[in-house]
Amino acid sequence: MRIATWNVNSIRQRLDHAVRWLGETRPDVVCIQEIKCQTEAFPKEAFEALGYNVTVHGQKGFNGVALLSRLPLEDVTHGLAGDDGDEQARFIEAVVSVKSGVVRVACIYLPNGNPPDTEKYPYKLGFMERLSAFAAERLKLEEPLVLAGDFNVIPEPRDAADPAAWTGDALFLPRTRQAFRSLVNLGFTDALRATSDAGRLFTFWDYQAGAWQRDNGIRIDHLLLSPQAADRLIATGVDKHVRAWEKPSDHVPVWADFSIAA
DNA sequence: ATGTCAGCATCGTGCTGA
Repeated sequence: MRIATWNVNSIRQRLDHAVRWLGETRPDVVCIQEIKCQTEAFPKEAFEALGYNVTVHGQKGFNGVALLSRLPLEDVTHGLAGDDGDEQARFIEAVVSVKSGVVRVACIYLPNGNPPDTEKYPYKLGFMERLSAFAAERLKLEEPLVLAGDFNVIPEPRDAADPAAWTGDALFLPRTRQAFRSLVNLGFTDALRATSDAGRLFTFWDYQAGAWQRDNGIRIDHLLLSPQAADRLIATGVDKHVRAWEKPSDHVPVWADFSIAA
């Protein structure tokens, strides 16, 4: 079973890329972030035609997430618990049934948090706290669980081509990285780091200043695995070639393969 | 430090968010 995550930066602008990429890699479950449209405007049929079940949590203009799965999506929840006043569409949780039991997946678009001296940064930290509370509860189930998405967190200096350039940025502030470590330390495995010692393992390159051409990237799209998922992890990959397609997203797909039979 | 992109309100272009 392959589980992937991709921040597409507008699904309507990226539909051709999404269809092309799905045809190439045939993932079983896909977490999509930044669809930038309302639920009704999501091109659901294009994915259903490729054999996917689809659930969408959209909003007008910004944010928005979707979850695709070849197997039926069960127990779908839109929105992260812990703040009834949170209007931003950034979270979907669902379960798929497999031969060995279930696999639980959460699709996450964590807030960017910049600039840090505004209300945006406490919102980010609050979201991370709510995510940790959610994760701690779900770990008690002792299921294969994958938290996948755009975390907007650069975990360590080696996750940036030029870490000094990110000093003071909400993606790299010590407080941000501490909150990310607290989440991981609940018992999660960072799938990419568990399977690769490669340097320059980036998932995002800014549109500006020739960041892609200079390989001035960062690693902010992650798959965090519960122990039961980590024990079945076989391999991971970053579909970097997608960033070279015409009119690309600034993020590329990241995936993990598991020895779990559908 | 920097050379961008997308959606929106509104119909040419500035604002927001990333």
